Amino acid sequence: MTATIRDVAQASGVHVSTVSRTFSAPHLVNAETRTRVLAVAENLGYRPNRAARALTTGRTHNLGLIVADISNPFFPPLIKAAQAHARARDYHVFVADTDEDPQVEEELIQTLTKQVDGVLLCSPRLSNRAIERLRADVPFVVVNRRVKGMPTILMDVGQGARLAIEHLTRLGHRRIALLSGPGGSWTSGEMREAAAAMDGVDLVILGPNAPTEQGGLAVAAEVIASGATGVLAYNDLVAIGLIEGLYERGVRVPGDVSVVGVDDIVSGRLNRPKLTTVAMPTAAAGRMAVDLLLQSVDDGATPTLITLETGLVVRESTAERRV
Amino acid sequence: MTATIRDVAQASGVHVSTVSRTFSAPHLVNAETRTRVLAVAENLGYRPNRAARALTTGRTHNLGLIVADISNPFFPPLIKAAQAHARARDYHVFVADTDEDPQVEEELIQTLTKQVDGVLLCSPRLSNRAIERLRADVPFVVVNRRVKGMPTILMDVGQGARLAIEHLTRLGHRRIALLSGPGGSWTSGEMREAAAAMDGVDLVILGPNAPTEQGGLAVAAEVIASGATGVLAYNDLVAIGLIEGLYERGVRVPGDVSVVGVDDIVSGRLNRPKLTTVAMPTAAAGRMAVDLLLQSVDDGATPTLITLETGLVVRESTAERRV
DNA sequence: ATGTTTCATGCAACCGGTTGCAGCCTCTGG
DNA sequence: CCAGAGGCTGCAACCGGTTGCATGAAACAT
Repeated sequence: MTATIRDVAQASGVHVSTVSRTFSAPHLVNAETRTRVLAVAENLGYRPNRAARALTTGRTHNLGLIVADISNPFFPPLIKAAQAHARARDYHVFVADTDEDPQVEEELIQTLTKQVDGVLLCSPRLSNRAIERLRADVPFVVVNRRVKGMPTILMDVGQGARLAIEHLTRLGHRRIALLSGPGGSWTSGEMREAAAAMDGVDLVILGPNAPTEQGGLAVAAEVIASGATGVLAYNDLVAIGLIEGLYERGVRVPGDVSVVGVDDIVSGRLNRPKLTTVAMPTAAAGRMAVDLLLQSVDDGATPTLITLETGLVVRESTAERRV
Repeated sequence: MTATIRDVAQASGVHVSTVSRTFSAPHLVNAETRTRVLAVAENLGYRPNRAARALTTGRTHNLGLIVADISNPFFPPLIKAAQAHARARDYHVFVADTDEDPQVEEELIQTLTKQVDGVLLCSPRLSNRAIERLRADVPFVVVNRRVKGMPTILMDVGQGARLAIEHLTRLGHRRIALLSGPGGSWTSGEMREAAAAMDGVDLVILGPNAPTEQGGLAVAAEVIASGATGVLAYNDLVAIGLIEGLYERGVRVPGDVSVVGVDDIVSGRLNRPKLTTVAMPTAAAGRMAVDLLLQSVDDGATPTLITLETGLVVRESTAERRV
């Protein structure tokens, strides 16, 4: 079939180990020999078989990336960045979608362990206990979830929430609704905590809500009833759904009510009004997660915690409170 | 580290080959022995190493999925479906993004070949010649591009374009603008061809345009100048950008101009007005592509061509021509 | 001239499985 | 009672690389 290391060895009149070293430890082989071997290899179209190499080195040069839902617009930028960054370090990445199912997630990790050097868990649905158990099999990095003693990348939504609420109060809004997310969501808890700690805000918490457009649509009536003039939604999808729901009920955004989302997904930029939102550093998170993972693969588990700043992107869905 | 086949063999008092057969050819081993071995394996937490297995069987049970841009909302549903379908068949999938760069695409395929049983090429930027050359190394399935003699999944955008234009003419529009895509795009060509073949249409072709919101924004003035009252855009992003551009110039959609997109991305559903669009069967394409690939891996290259129907989703961006 | 490094290469075992072949045992039929 | 068949298991080679160790030659120091 395709050329192997022995073919190259035979064709260039050296032992296989020399060919091997030509690729994996070039400084150990004479310059002349090396160029000859390389020429022959090139000629034969030889490429080292990474899977075979993994067998002895213990390094597959593959990473696993597990997300809850590839279709959720929050993830693609992260996947893209992680994948590109990994490739630059000569790693390939398996991407898998768990359909939000912890069972699937666990099985996936188990079958993946032998094929990867590490796994990136993004917004995992797995229990902390399960994660603790699996970490014996393969190094992890967890994104957007706090698991103690484990390398973690967090996006500081608490800070983002503060930014958003400051922005709203600066525009004159005092009664502010926080649309929380699904029950167990870590980000939702962070947002609530940050919001509750702020002075001069008349906070009303509505939810839990489904983290989707539907969730936003469904809560519109409640928002109106609450008398809030400023809203911070769990994410952009909820914000967009809410705006739609308010619109249907004759409430204008940002004329009557100001709405801030979270995530900065593409749809928010395309929507009308363009969404003011807390931008999550998803691409940066993807890159850092890869770095952290590779580092923890090399040096053993380093329970580093990296927190990334979020930023507020002011667009058109927020305005001064009407007097 | 983790248990190997030899650990299991030793612990259960049989030869490694028996353990091997317990997993890969259970009917060859005595029922009693089998249950014992399985129990020991379970107990030791043994899982076969797929990479090692691949070495002798020649089957990695991995697939490669290469797309131009993960962030393009057209792809995630396809990736998600392909990945889920592959997993159901006990295959894992590498996902890689080429950043629209043919060079990257080629290198990617080359390093991937040894690690996968086949590669899914979605909207490849590679030249036909390059694809022909690489097919010797690994089986391919190509999605949304015509490469002769190669297994292919096509989404019938020509038919979709016809549907869209019929819809527009039925609404009374006669002068219709087609916003074409990037120069070399196969889909763009199909759309143009289909549109040109239709009777009773006063067709004006504008473009090429960048396949993005910007592309749509930039062509808005031209659309107005053309006098068209119906528009078929290269894709949803272009359609959304166009609507924005028209809006800025005081032209209302669908009041003054009707706009149809292509792809049915999520943003189109969230946008206002909700986009009328040609729905691409991306998830189905992902699944079929995997099936076709696995089949061509098993039976050798079968140059099948599968064409999937598209459908028109009528929402709010199209209306009767104003008299 | 001799002893010591240094450099380059070969040898062979090993990574974790798979598989063709052979041998043993038991069962069956004549 | 024996030959043949079939079922199960062990042996050992092999997949495509890597790597510690040994060897030999050349370069250097004394």
